[in-house]
Amino acid sequence: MKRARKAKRSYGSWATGKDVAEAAKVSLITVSRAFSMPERLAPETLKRVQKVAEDLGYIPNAVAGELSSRRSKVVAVVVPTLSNSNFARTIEGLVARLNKDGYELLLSSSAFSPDREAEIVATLLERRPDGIVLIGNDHSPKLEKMVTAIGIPVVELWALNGPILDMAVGFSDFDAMRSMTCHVLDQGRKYVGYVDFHTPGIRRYEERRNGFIAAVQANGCPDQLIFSSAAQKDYESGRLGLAALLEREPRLDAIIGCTDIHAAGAIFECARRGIHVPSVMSVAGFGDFEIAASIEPALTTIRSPAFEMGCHAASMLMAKIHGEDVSAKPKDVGFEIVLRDSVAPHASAA
Amino acid sequence: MKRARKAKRSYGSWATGKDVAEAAKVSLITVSRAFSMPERLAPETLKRVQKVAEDLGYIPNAVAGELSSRRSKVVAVVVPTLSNSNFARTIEGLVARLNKDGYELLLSSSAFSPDREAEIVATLLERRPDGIVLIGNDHSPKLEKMVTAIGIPVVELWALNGPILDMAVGFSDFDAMRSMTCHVLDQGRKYVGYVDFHTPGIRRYEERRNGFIAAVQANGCPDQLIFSSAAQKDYESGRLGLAALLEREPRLDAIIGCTDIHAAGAIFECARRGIHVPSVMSVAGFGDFEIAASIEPALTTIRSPAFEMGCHAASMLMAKIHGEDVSAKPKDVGFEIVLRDSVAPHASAA
DNA sequence: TTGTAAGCGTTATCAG
DNA sequence: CTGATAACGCTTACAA
Repeated sequence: MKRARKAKRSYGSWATGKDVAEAAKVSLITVSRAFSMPERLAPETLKRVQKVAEDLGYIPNAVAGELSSRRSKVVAVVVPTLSNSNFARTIEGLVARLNKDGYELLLSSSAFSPDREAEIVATLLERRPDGIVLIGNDHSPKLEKMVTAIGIPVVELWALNGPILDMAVGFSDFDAMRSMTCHVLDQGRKYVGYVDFHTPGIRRYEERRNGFIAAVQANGCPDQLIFSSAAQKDYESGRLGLAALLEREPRLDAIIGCTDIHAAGAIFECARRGIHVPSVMSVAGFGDFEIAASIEPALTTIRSPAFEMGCHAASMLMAKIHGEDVSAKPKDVGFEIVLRDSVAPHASAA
Repeated sequence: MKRARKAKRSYGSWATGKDVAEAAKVSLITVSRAFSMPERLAPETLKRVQKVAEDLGYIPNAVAGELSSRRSKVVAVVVPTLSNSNFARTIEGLVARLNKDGYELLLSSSAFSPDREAEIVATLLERRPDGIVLIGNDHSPKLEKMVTAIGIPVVELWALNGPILDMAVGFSDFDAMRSMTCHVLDQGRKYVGYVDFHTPGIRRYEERRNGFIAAVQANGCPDQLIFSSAAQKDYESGRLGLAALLEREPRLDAIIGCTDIHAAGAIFECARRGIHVPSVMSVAGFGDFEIAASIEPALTTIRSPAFEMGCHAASMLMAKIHGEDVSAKPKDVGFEIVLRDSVAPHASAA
């Protein structure tokens, strides 16, 4: 068990392909092939190289490989935040699918700032990723110019409507929220409030709000019962929303959150005030976060396949990277209304 | 605005430093310096190079830079899951601090499997990260051998007790849970249950459980009221825990979750059963997740500085990478009991 | 302040 | 099936 290592100025000491080649009495390229196309080596040669590599603790240097082959097997991902279990699930889907093909994930978060997002992408591009994954389609012009000029494959997630840079996977936030609102109205609710997202101007949240507005307008209900707070804490936002809307319209009999977290906050506030959910106040959410199934009462919400979205995105990237034709049409993964206990007819109507 | 680009077989078309050098009538190394040590160029030269680089849309190739300099400015991170807001926060702390120094983050998740973790690290090492961040200190021997052989800086997070590979940041889960349990007992609770984590054998959860046991034993209370379910859904686990423990010990008057999510699940189940919290049943959590402050009643819990842990980890890595001496002693970031409404004396005692 | 030359550790290409 | 050689695009080391 000899160790042939070089001491360099950097941390660590790595055996190189050359070290392995010498010890195994083959050429450098044979070592390379032992790792990239083992089936094309004579079984004995392969075995010998593998043995030597193992003994030397050889770990191929992918950096050199990238430079030489111009394929990095890395995908860059920028999310607005990691503290959103939907994005977290989506990233796990991405990782799972990408790892299967030997791809890795370079991650950063933008705190919902398009400018920061563009900066981050610019930096990540220095590492020559084979593809890029972004959330939503609210990007700075700088970013759009950059990625289109370079022609790198890009997938936008949670973004079906609006302009697409390259590829997209998502569902219609508008349709989903309109459906949900209609469901609430169908239960006989008349004064339906809406708790909006804290950061204005994000298309998918505007879609949701517009879906809500479209539904209440079509039913001749008031369309002004919309609350939004600058508080970044979503539960808190839900609590405040319920309080504020109730003050504005005492007859409020339902409230819809732009996410489950906002809805859960509203339920908590109802519990504190002794307002019964769902008979007096119906509450609906969006996202089917883990809490939705467990909160008391269980939350009626919209489910969208977050994990699968990540998988899809990865597949589309893989396809495009491998030169396949990928449909320019955004992939609609759909949504589903999950009926639970937080939305119901009025107690009197029951 | 000329564009000197090369069309290669790969996606995209990138200008190289050589392109810039020629267009700016300087040598290649001057272009390199314009980006790495701009202050050491004549202002005019610098300006000229920058202008040309801008015009050509030049984005330096960090891959080539890494190979040449043997510094990747990349840190590899492996987490058990991203769907834990504490880890998510920690990663955000990491990203924030690392980005400040121009470092990027290569991320993967292990699904709580030490073997998978080792595999992932092996793969990530091919990209020659300058450092590694792991969660906890439950690793496979293979992983330990690998990183110690290579001598790469490693930080373990959420891990204060137990063997340390290199550096560690955390707090004492044992002390924290013992303190919390004592607090509950101090309120006059006698039959205190505990909802354990779904994956057995993870040291920090064992520490927590042992802290709980130590406290109840010291108080002469039953130490067998521990529930654990294989359900990966933590809220659900909390619900089931309350139900099961109540069946086992009808006098159960308090329940502690190994995380806030488990505790919240227990609160939801109490709500469903009409058991008043906190007067009849006191509930405590661990982690101060976002829900803790908002749930009704607000949850008494342990707060640990998750974001700061990420920052600390990054700082330690930076220090070690830059050759500074880093204390071998794990960094204790401490914890704090957050008193809210879910723990109180019995109604009769109040 | 700027430049020249020599790698870094792989893979692509072309030969045998 | 195996090999020699030339990139890949940058940085280090040493000169001028």
